[in-house]
Amino acid sequence: MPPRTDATTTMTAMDHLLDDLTPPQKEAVLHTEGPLLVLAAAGSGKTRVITRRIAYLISCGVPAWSILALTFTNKAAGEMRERVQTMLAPDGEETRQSRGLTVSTFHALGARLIRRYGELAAHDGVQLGIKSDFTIYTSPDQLAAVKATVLSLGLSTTNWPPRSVLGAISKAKNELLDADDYAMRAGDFFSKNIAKLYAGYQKRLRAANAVDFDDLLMLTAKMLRESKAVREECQRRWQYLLIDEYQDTNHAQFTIASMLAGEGPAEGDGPNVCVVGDPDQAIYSWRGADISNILEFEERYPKAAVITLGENFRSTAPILAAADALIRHNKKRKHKDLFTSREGGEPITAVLCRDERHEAQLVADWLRSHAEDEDGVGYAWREMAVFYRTNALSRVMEDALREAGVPYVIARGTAFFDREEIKHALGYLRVVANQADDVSVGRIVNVPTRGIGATSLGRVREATAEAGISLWEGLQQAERVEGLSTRAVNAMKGFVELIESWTGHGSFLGKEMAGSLAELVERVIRESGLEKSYKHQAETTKSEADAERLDNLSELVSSAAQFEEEYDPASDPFAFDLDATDPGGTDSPTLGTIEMPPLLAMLRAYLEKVSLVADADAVDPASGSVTLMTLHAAKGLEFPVVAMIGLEEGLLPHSRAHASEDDLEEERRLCFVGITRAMRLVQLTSAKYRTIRGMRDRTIPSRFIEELPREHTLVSDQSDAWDDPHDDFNDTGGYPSGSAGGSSGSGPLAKAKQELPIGSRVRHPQFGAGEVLSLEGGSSVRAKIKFRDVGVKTLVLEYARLQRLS
DNA sequence: TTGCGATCCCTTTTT
DNA sequence: GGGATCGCAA
Repeated sequence: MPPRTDATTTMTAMDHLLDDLTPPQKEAVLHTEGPLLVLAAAGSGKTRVITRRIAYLISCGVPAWSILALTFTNKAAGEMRERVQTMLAPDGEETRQSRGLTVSTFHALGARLIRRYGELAAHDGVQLGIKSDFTIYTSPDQLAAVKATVLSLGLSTTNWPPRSVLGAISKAKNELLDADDYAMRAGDFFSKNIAKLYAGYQKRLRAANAVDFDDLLMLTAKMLRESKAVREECQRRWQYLLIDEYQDTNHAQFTIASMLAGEGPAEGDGPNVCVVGDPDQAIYSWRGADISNILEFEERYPKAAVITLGENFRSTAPILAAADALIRHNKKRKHKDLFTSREGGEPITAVLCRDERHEAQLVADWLRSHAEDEDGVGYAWREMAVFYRTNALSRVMEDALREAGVPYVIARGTAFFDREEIKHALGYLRVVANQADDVSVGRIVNVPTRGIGATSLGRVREATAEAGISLWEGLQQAERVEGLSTRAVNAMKGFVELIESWTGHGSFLGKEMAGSLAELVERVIRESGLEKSYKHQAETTKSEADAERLDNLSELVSSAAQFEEEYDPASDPFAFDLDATDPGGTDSPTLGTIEMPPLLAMLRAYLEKVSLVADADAVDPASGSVTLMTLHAAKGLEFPVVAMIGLEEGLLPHSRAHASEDDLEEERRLCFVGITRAMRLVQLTSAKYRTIRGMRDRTIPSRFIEELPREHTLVSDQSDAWDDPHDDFNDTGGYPSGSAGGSSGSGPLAKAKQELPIGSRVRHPQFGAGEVLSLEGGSSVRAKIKFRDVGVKTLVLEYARLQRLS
């Protein structure tokens, strides 16, 4: 029963919200009650519909705090909140209407719900095993914890690589299988061991009062599913649920969404849950995303309305036609018409380059040629983007852009926090916030070196493992650990004292204590000795990289200062008392009862924010630079000018995704996502030779290039127009031209198959003996050959001077 | 205990 | 190409 305001009084505001929408968009905004599935094609104004819908609900009198919108990145969440605010109060002076509106990622929401309701769940008999002041372990921490678990179980990290172990655990968590569930299902040797590792890893996390990314979802789902009190509390608060990028939700997220939505009023069509997505843009199956969530939405809510947004407002007709032709190659797909009423536009260009350096230079030139001139003709740098499948491809591109004087930024939100000096500084801060955090204690206890070496620390580790206490507690009682030198014990005591000088022995009170977060960060950097040691290093090496470390540390202080400035405990939606969900009390929500020293609360909020940053969060449209990012990070964005590099077999589609047809279709969707980000211009490039991890290899152009319609794609081969002195390979060959496929019974391919059948042994003048793995057609026949000494190479038969041995 | 150099291995995408 | 690890010298 949403409270409705008198229609006449808000008519103008509502008109304003609706008047520039297309009929289906309007329908999606107006369908506020009951379940709704919006199938939104790329560029169909999805974000606009979501923000309008929220604004519309609020203007109808629905209290903002009863609306929950879930997005994929923090960036998207922030932008959405901002847009709703501007829409409701264009002059920006009145933001009260949108107070309490929750726009968040699933992970951030999970963190908040667990902190807030963990205790309530416990009263309800649901134990999560962590305290509300838990630490969030990010990837490096997870790996460290897994590694320690592998070793503590007497297994080797060669047979049980932490990455794969973590991958298996993560997969289980996304399917909501806890360690016990997993163990019960484990039949074979491998999964039985994983089950043990899973259990050990969880034990380690809980002992450190830590959760990992997947726990944020799994524990939230568990809490909502098993605790009636928590579930009802949340359902009571959030009457309207919106989920963006629904095609990329995994089982855990699906469960959270279902639990939050509930069943809705008995007499209605179902809960007020609106999901928005596009199966053609599902690119996260490897993270457990389940495309069936979107396909089965109608099954779950039989009375759900379905609205398709097909009209594209973003791209030119040729770009759209090319993207459409590409995605039509996917067989497991519900076709959706993509159309635009726009006319004109440049075709897509596809260029074959010599190698990755040529490619990078060509892209840099292309971007420059479209850059704004003095007369304002052309595009601003910030309107351009370069996409790639793997992060490793960015380096060469960066070099070329730097050389060409093109300003650029890389969308790697985590990059800053991955730096050694930042990890160390944050490690200290995390220990200040949570001394049980063994991974962080282990990371910083001897950084900078203070005489607590691996041997001594190992002794303490053993002793604490036996006693079942944290590493921190072990250091506190170092004198009781056997086999430690007095020197080591003193060093440990000194370390403990250092940390406690910042925490005020846990009280966060007293004269000596830092008053502000920035001050605390600064003190930690200085008093830990980090600053001094990096300064010393910079002075001795005189290298730019070391000077940069110092800059980064001061940037961390600035970031803390900025966070502090923006931090407002009252704006935290979870600080609102949920009893205020009485519609009459919307204007005066009371503060909740989270009690802790303000500085500690702020520190924890800061650390949480820092842990949950995503790469895509680093995209700053205000910067005057070209943006470089992975195709995954590009989801949801748009740019007038888009370059995509590395359109090669093995890269896009990626070689790790060659296993199944499903994987291949996901790669195709990834390519589709890239192309559909573009508004005006698209250039695709591939390199004939590419050096990957130091090995220079002949490549094959991506099949996706061939799948693009020729009437909208200009293909050119410029691989010979590049003279690179470092290049000692010299064969030619280009994109397959003429009739595509080449699978007919005659022609060069058939001839080659006769002369050099698969499996035959050959000798190459340079690479030695090898075996033919496969043959591929085109204007020039290529053979994939596995050489005994140099591995698998793809060679153009015509030039390879192969000698048949068998 | 620390620091350096050789060697080995790996590499998709991310909250 | 580069990060992690290991062995060895100081």
